[in-house]
Amino acid sequence: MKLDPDSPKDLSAQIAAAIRDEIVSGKLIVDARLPSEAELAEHFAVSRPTVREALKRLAAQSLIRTQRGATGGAFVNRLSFEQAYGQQITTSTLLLSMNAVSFDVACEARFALERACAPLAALRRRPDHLARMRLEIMRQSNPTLSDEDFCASDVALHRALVDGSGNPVLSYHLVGAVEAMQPLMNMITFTARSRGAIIDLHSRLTDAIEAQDAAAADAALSELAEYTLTLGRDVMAARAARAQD
Amino acid sequence: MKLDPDSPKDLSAQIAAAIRDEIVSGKLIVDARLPSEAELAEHFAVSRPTVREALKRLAAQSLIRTQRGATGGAFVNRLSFEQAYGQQITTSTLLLSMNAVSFDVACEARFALERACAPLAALRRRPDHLARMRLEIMRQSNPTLSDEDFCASDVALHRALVDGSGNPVLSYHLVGAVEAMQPLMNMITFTARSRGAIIDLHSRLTDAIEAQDAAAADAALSELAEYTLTLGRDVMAARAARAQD
DNA sequence: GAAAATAAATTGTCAGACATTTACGGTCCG
DNA sequence: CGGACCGTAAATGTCTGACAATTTATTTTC
Repeated sequence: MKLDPDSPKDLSAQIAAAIRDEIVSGKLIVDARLPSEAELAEHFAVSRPTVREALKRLAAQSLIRTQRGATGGAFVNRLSFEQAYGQQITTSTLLLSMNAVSFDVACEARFALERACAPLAALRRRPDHLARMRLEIMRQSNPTLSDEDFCASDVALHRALVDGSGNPVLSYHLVGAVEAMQPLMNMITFTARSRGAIIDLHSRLTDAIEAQDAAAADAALSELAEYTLTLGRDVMAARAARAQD
Repeated sequence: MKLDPDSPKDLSAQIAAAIRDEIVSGKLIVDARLPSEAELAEHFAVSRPTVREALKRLAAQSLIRTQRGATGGAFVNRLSFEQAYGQQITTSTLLLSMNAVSFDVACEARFALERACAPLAALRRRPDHLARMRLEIMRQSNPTLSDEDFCASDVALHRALVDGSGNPVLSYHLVGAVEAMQPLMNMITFTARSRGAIIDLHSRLTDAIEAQDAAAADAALSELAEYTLTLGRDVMAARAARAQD
């Protein structure tokens, strides 16, 4: 655990990197207690505020948690799936919104990934996954639902599908792809006709998953991808036409 | 931008959350300059070190970058694909290593995702992707290669495949799945026979991608998944037997 | 007019102090 | 003997004030 005094980076960034390496390499195991801030400050020959900035960096990535009090301190945090989901969603959403990712590209990625987990979901789905999917379809059938709520329900249905794969690692990778689409989807105005088409495909998808028919589920997802792409292109075309004026 | 004085969370965490919301919601756009630390401290009615801790949290997530000097300050950062890749890999790796994820589950997730992008790679692969894959196969054929280097080359080949899909969003989601497997794969001792089998499958995969034959690529990946799973199970069984003694 | 010196603004770092939270241990009372 | 209460210690959370380093803009000087 050494620092490079000639490095262009901040001291707090260097300290954070040094501690992060210890964690990633396994030298600091889960629930291990780090030295106190005062001890770290002495070890790295910096002031306590500098150490604190470093620790805050690690805390932001959920690598450590801090606890006050006599037996308190900074502890290596077990990265829970829930925390990882949250970070994944934030990063994915920002990546899409900040890099002018086209609707087509994002949509393609999302459905490609989703089709990857459909066969597993068909195999392993439990009654509660089916119930969640049916519930969202019921919600979507309510014509007074706003476009935003329709999108949110759409995302919820697809998350249920993903969870149905029974593989938490797969779920982790997919929540980002599914959730990050929501801002893009929110730009679409869903007409009664398009809502009907989507609900119909959602029903076919859910039926296929219930029947454990992977091929039918894949077909439904494929059509859904196609249809979503069409809707997105229409919106983009309309927007481009308006910009022309 | 208000703070809740009764919140159990730290002030710096609250401030970081408030600013993060402004960024995610789009109120603060890319390259926008945040108020200076002194101004933020006054606005939130806290001290400068507290503001700094909040800013370091955001910097750790690549949401902002800071610059010293007269026209310096904190700026909203455009989250590049490269940065997102890095965060994705770190989070995925930690998630697997800290949660006792079984080799089976991780392997299943990885190959399910990879098979999702194989058809796209078959469609869009460019000569440089094929060259990268062939190069790694050549490396793997060197019998003096250590197991670690063999694994690293394996990962590199699969990353080339993923990049071949021509969809950066898909690549982003997949790098985590592929790279996070490396520590698990490193536990496997590759015999000459298993290396031969893997190289053979890699060759078949690359040939299929070159021939733009999605079905053949899928078949090769499927066999590779099966074989990798077998290798992993053997290692786990041997380890369990040793633990018995 | 161009180069150099200066000023100003901003982040980076430090030192020291006090507040707050929490666990431990000892004391007092029943 | 036991339990409730209180004080103490250790640790993080926060504040104040200051100085250093860096970068830009401005002014001065030749």
